Amino acid sequence: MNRKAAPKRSAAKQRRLSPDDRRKEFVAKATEFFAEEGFGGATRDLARRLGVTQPLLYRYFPSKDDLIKEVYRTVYLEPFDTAWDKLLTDRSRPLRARLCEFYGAYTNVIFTRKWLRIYFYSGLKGLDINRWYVGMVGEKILTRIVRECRHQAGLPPQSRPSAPELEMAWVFHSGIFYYGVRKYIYESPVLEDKEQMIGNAVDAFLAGFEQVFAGSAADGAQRAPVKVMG
Amino acid sequence: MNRKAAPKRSAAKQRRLSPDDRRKEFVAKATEFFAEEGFGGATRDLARRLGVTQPLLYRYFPSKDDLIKEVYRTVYLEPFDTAWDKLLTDRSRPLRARLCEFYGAYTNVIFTRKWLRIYFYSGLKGLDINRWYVGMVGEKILTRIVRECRHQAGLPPQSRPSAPELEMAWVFHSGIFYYGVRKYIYESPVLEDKEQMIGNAVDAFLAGFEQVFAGSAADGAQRAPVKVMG
DNA sequence: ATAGCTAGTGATCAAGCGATAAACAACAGC
DNA sequence: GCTGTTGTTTATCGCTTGATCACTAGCTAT
Repeated sequence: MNRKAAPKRSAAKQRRLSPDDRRKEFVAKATEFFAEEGFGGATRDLARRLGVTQPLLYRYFPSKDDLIKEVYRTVYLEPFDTAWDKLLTDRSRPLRARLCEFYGAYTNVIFTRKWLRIYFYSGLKGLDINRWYVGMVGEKILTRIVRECRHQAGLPPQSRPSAPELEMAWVFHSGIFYYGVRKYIYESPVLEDKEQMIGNAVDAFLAGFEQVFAGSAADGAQRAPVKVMG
Repeated sequence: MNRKAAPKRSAAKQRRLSPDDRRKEFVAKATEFFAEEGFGGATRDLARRLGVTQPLLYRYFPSKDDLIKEVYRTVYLEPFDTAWDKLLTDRSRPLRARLCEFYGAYTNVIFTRKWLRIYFYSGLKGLDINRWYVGMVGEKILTRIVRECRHQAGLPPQSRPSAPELEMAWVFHSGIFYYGVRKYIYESPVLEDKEQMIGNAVDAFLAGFEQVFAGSAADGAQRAPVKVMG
């Protein structure tokens, strides 16, 4: 029953891919297609891009919406089998290095035109999967980052970060995230050196976190009274 | 024959607005409509929402695209007659206060569901007006912020900020911006106190800027060698 | 080869789209 | 009142959309 990689025959006009490969090819190209055109893109245009006729899509997917759902699934779930958790919580390494490495790896995955555009299209649609993703970032990533920051700042451990702490992590995270948006969606010029951008953002975040939540102000001249309570 | 609800001169059913008011009403409601539905929204649905018939739209706008262009214009240009320039560069006040006040005012304008959604829809379309806006933020806002930061840090003045400086300002700005995205597009829970979020972001930015570009590290334990050159 | 299954195609449908033109209704000036 | 002008609707056109169905072409097992 293994039929994959069998379609030798004519080099120019080979058709009849294995059903599974065909399906994967459809989803992959549909992802690129919808990333560019938005989900309003026509199935006929997608089919043309695939080199097949439009009704064929309906042999593999019951409806356009079902195809779109599979696109979501691959885009959102595919990249997350990595071991980022352990990376962030490995206290044998300096926190700054951990954050830099984590965001280097994280942005390597999501900083693509395809990913970012699908992300925003689905976000504007108010889709559940987008909400799920945002929630996951907060719980799986930012909550841990705050915990590590508190540890480094010598603050007592908490089961959950306070709202202002989490918000500060969000602002930090979003600042980095938006670098990709500017580069791949707005196609606006950005600092070429991504690692430097991350390094500086991490420095600012760590310095700011300590200053705001641990009160280790060096100057004290210009700061306003810290408003920490949540 | 049957036309809905007897359009005689009943008091409740006044029509015939002044042409100019009609037009403005159309653009205003179209903005809300397209903000929700995206620019793929049907003109018939928009007309229904306006309480008029669809062909009437074409008396006021030559085409759907022309209507959309007017929507862009009002959304992008309307809010910018304020005196934010002077606010940012008024060196008689502490920089922290200026930044907090500026971002308070700025976010008061753009942190609406309507504005943010139109912004992203046009951004995904790759529209010129969106590029123009991003460029304006960089030149009119962030360039000045960097200049003020350099001044406060005791660094010599420059005609234009370096790429890393500008990038750091972008990351800062984007972090604040994304607070609105999370709140009004993702409708995700955020820190209720916007002013506090801004204050903390400003603190982190100012501390980070000095640390990275002026080298005023207080601890020196965990920092990596600063990579400043652009 | 050939029978049988299935990937793939051509033709087509019903609904919805943006847009147009002609008929109608409201108002202004006389 | 009447009449010309203009805002508004009814009816409709041409096109595109997602989806379906009958049919053809290609592969596998016998």
